[in-house]
Amino acid sequence: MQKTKIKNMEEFSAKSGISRPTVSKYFNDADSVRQSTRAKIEAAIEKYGYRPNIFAMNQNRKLTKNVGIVVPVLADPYFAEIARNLEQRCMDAGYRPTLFSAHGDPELEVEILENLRSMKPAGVLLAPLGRASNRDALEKFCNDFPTLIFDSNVEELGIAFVGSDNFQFTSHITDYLCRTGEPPCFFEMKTPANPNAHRRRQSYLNAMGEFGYTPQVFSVDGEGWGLEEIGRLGGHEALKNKLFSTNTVLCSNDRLAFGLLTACYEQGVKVGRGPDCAIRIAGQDGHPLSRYTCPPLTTISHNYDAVSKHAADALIAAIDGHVEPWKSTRLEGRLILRDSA
Amino acid sequence: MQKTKIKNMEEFSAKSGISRPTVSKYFNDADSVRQSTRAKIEAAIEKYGYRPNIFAMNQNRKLTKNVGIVVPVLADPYFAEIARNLEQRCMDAGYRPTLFSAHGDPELEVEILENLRSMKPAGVLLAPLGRASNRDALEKFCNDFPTLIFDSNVEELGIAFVGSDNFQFTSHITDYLCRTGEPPCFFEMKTPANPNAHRRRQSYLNAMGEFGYTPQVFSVDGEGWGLEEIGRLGGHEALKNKLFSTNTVLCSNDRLAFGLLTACYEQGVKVGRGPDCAIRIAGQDGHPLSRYTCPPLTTISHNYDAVSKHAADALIAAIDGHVEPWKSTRLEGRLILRDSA
DNA sequence: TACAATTGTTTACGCGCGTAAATAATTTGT
DNA sequence: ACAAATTATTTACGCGCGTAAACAATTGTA
Repeated sequence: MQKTKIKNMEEFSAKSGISRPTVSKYFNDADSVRQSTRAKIEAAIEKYGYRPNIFAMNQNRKLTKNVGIVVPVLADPYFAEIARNLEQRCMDAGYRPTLFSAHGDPELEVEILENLRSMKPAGVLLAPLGRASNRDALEKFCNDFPTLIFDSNVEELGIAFVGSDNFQFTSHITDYLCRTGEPPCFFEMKTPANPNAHRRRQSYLNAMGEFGYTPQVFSVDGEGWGLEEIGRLGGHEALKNKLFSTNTVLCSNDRLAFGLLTACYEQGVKVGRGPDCAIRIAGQDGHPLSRYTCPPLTTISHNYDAVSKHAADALIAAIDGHVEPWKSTRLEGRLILRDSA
Repeated sequence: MQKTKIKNMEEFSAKSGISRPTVSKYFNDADSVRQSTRAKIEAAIEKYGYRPNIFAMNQNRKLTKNVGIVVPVLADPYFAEIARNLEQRCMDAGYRPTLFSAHGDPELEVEILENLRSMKPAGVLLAPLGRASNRDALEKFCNDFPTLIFDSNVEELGIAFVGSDNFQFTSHITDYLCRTGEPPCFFEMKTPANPNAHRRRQSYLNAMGEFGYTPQVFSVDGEGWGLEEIGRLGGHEALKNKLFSTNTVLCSNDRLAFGLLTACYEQGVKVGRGPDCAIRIAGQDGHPLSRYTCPPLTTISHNYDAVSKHAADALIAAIDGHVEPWKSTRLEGRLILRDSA
């Protein structure tokens, strides 16, 4: 790479010996030019380190290579992990992903979508806030850009939905808990932000019904995304007043379980499946830190890899013009047995 | 807001009754036009919902309003939290922050900087990977764009450094531990990715020397950013072979402490400061989840708010042309006493 | 009222690239 | 070796906005 800086495509085309329109074509799709000219261009790129002005490109192309990735809360390692995965896949497919987090704020979610509009994205991977989302804003956005919804579904918005099979999650882990000890009660938020919680509760009720057990749902107060604290406070109340009807608690998600584990610790309640333990606790999600709680948390894990692969593939297919009717894909989770249950 | 869509500034200036150059001036700096014309423009914006094409703006302006925020690992809630904070402050100051994570990969870090170049950022807030960073690439980038380094310093690169005072962190918590029980040994990674770890070790050695105690540094193997697992494995080895010389362990950071806590649990070693406890464990960082370990982790917390405020303010000042000599600002942490030590 | 200072308008050009159309060169198949 | 098919070049215009210069209108002040 030489020091002579090339400032535009005109100059570059002169240096490379290829006409500017052809160079332009190359940068839009490297396979659209003959192999021999492609080689010349790439040699020149290597030599001069030229990269086209991205603003000029995006201004004039009807469609950019931008892809937006929007998650509700990036501080939640679950979303951080899936975002990382999606980001990688978009880059591998030749797109420019940009990551956004609504940080739990519905207004910020709307603002993010507004900003995304001005980026003329080729497509968007969107995990909505859920209950708090501005439905109208989401729908309008989905009508204007190819948008794949993941994690939590909002009716039939966008080109498709990809997420986990919450029914399978909960019925599977409920089944496990029933077979290995007392049937579980269900620990959840009264007003969860994420609509998956409702599916999980329903699935718990179904499963308990099938097995012929009486369900108990324990719904704790609290708003927002501070799930650990909500779980801890709710746990304290339940433990202090002995409100759990069984010695086994299935939490709606891992972060609530983290809080409940802390409450148990603070009340001196021993958690686990040993004979000296007073309570079994299980979570759901396969949170990156669930391995490191004390005791390590039994949970059912999202298939991060498969979810992100399906999501990215579906979006890219749609961008490439493969129109398909709206579809919901829900992937099964994998039970992870650890000491907590 | 009417349905008639305005497609460019020309049309908008006609509708608003203000000439295009003045409108352009307004969008560059709303205070640069007379109050009465500003009101007219803003009324028209409200009425027609017009927003200038961001690509055309960025192409022609020498400096954009883009600000890059780069962190080494977004999956670490510490960085997620500080990134959220920085993002908010940039938006409040009228900039367009874009978040990037190197995901622990030095090559990706370089690639992020390359992409940032093409965004012509007004400034960048960069938390480097540390030891693994490509120093040359960082330096070149810092020479081309106003870059503020945060979290971990790399010599005297960029316009300034803002981070935490690791010496104060470790000496403060070491002091606390010495005053309340046996003096601590120090639990760390042999080859830490983040250079702050070296400061913390040194500060531990200094503090122990001052107090007249014999230090013991326990350095565990492991590479990369899977700190919990590294801490857990190292913890198992130390506990199994009784390698800790005292009943008090100060960890180089909270995530290592998480792993060590898990190892203790798995070996049946009771952690805490009660009379029945075998070991005291403390961390450093004030990780968002440190409140929810079992037992809750005693730690010394970054002043997230102050660090992000200093960092954002310094960068924006530099963007506004307030040149100052390179400066390092290190903010003190706050001791958080919990049950683990 | 008059004059200077401020702010807005008109006109015109440039930024770097996408893209269309007509033409020329190269490759492919036979 | 020659026509057909493919690919590249030339030429030219447009995208939406920044910005400079000369000029006109509006303010503020004494």
